[in-house]
Amino acid sequence: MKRSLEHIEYNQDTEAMAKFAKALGHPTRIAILKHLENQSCCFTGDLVEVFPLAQSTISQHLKELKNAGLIQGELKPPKIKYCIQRDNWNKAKSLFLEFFE
Amino acid sequence: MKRSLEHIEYNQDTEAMAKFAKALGHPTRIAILKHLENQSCCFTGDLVEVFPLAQSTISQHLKELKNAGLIQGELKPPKIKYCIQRDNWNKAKSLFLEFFE
DNA sequence: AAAACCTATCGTATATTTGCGATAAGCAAT
DNA sequence: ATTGCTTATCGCAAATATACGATAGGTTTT
Repeated sequence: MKRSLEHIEYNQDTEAMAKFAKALGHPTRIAILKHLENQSCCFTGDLVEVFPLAQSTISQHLKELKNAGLIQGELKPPKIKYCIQRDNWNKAKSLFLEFFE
Repeated sequence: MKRSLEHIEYNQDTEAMAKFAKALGHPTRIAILKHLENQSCCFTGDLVEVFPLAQSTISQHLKELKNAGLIQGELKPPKIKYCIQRDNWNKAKSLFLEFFE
């Protein structure tokens, strides 16, 4: 990408919402989050069984959701338990609510 | 992208929401939509003056929003007036509402 | 210490996205 | 018909995203 202009400055809410939206912009990630909502939490392995995707692919999607702040991982040896990150979840929620009015 | 599996089948709502989210996944497009909400409608040229981006770039973002169904263009020669597509907007709204509960 | 299990990361291939300038396309007015 | 105005599209370049297999890293159990 050519970035002649040193990154446009947007409103902070705009940036935050775009970041959340981007993370939600893939059906697999939506599905993962819906799954997490139902189960409240789950392990990577559970998801690998639910979705016909390679373990590395699932892991990558989880990483993106984590980077966006929508989920968080908790070490439960020998597994890792992923849960919704409620603070950011609520933040995203209110951003979308406000956006759509 | 390698697609060994012939495209995973997701729930229709999941697919729809991911499509909307993807369109919202860029700050410029969020900003354009916010602008449209304020003004109710506007022309491509207006946006070119608001954002420090090339006209072709703006046009491309508008195209994506149109493809996602979030806006619609109406010919007002010699200009084109863009407005929010209310039906799909409301659909997106309810999808996100339901998603976040 | 070794084996087994679970998950993350690396390397690779391909597709998509983002952005620009240049050009084309459509319409109005001259 | 030509000009001018507005917007879309094309062609390019660079960055990101998506998916996989292979491998590494960390824990627990043997």
